Amino acid sequence: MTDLAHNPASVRARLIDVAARAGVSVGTASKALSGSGRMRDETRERVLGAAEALGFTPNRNAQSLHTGRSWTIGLMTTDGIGRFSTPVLMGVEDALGAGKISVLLCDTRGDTIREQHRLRLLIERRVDGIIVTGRRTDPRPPLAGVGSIPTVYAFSPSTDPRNVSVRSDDAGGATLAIEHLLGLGRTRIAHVTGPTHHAAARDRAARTLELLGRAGLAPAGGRVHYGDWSEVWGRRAADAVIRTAPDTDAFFCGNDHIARGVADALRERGVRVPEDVAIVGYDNWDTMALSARPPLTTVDMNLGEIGRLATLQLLSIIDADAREAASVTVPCLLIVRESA
Amino acid sequence: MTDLAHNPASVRARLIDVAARAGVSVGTASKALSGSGRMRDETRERVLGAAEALGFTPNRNAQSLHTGRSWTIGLMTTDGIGRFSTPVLMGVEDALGAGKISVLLCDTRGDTIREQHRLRLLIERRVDGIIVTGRRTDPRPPLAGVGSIPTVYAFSPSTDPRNVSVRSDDAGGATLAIEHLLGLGRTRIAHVTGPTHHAAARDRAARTLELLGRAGLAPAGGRVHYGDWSEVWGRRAADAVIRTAPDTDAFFCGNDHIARGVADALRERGVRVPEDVAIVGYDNWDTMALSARPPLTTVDMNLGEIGRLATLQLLSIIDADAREAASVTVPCLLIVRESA
DNA sequence: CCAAGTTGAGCAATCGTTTTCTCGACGCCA
DNA sequence: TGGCGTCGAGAAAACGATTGCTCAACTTGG
Repeated sequence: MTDLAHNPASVRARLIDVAARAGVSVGTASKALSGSGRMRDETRERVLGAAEALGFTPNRNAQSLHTGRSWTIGLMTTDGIGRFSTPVLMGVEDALGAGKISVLLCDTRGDTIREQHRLRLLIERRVDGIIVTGRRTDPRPPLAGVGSIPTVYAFSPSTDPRNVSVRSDDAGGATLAIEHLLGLGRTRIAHVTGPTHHAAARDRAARTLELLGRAGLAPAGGRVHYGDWSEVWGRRAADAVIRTAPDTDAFFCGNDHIARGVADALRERGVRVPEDVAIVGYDNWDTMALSARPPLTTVDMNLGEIGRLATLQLLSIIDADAREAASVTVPCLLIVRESA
Repeated sequence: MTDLAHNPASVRARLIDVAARAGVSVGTASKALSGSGRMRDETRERVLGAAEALGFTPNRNAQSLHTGRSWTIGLMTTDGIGRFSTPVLMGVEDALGAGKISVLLCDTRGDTIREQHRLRLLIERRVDGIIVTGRRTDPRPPLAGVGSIPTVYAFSPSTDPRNVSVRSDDAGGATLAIEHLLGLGRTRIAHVTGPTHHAAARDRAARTLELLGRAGLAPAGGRVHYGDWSEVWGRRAADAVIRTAPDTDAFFCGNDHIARGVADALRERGVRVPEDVAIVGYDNWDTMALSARPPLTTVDMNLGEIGRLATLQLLSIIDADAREAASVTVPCLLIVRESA
């Protein structure tokens, strides 16, 4: 208290101060600032001037208390802020743009206890809505206890179909990759990807096999090569495939790590990319895709768009203008560089 | 309103409801829940029970309005959520732990207009404090218009020495690297790093030269090799250095990208790492450091600790228990793997 | 010139908690 | 038995804004 007196900014001007300076009542001041209510232009300008002069910033807490809207949304990320949640988060920020809505960040570290705790905090703050995201495309159980708070799942969809989820189109991504390779005239295509217990790996593999089958082809090496998402696996798998199926002319990889490993292994064996063998990666993760030799042609999941769309859906649910609020799938983009 | 009646959770129980159910006054209910005030145990338990039964969650907006504390801090990141701000952010979350403080995220995209807009939002929400971070160690001008809101700069320090900044110890990081290499008996050490207009590059280079000089040595190649932070540069620089100074026996690289490029170039020339030439990277960025061949010995800036410390400093300033609030420098860690 | 509108601005209730008083009841000791 | 201290609980005033209502002062029209 004592300190505040010395410190002009911490004893922020209140509406009542603005009103006093403008010589009007609080009510009038409020109406002048919000643009509602009728009054003489001269009066309105007097209030605006006073607010300006005092550096008035409305107290959103007070406002929220009265209006019931907090102009805040919660963003729950289930396991850290990582390679996937970051672009989603940026998309969210983008969609919120220059508006008055802010984002409360909650990182649960994949811990359910923590998730519940954070959720409670969000509820106490009376957030207008919640966006849930994670680093896997595998569906996750819905957030327990959100009650009637509008919630949208981004990237990591909810297992409950009644929830609104914004997904990445894994099948579509595989389609882009395979059709690109087929279009290049490649017919002996290997698919090297992550572990089977990842939906992303399974979904992309399924579509890959489907498309190859439809074209009368079988995958190089006779099957999908499941492993982990690492470069090491990419190198190992490439060696194995080339050994067992030397006529392989393309690799579709489950992510850019793997693709880079494949590229390295091929180069070291003297195989030319893309002349002899083409490579398509997945994720379009700059760090990997651009410094690979050659730079990778890869599938971009358009994560920013996922975040953006999730936000728009959420906003429309909040405004009860829920006509548009339904689960959607965001198409991928094929980024063509030098490897295919 | 009409809708709320159907929807139990959206018409959240208020303190007055709890009080009614427990047969006490609001004041008493408040005291019971907060643990303050004296009352019979029986009364307190009755209130607690009622709160439990109604699923009462206090409205923090109302609370904040009255107490003046919002239990919220703002996190301004100046250019996207990236490789550096993410770990810092996680450190912040860590320090906040299971407490009642939440983080409002503001990404300014390096745009001053946007920064001002976000800052205004934070002020309107009456945040208790602000943490500013960015992706460069170069000092940045202080956040304009924070007034008396406690502010701490993390990783990207403020140009104003009166502000509290938590920095990474670039000189210390270089010291760890060089002393490690010297300890390994290496004497012809090259330093390949980023552009001169990055303070990080300059600071580490300066210390490197200083330590080498003190040991009576000159850098391999006769000078510091400034370039960019990329693998491509690492490869090019390694080639050039080996050509002009074939007796080079170690590389200290400005980041792990460069180090990885160096490792690749050396391997392809048949130079053995670490037997013939040792490599130390910087950043300990898993993706790069672990999949390099061999895995990189590298300097870890301990970014999480920077975030954690910044948060603790901020909290102590907020509590006006500012005895500890002063700029600090967080030491780096040397992570020894196989490359040196 | 008077009644009926219109306009501009103030009053006061309200949002959900916290916190300071106030006050009755009870126990204890002289 | 009377006075005093303690204890437990309620009443009510904040906190800072919004908004429906009231009402005085003008306009306007008959």
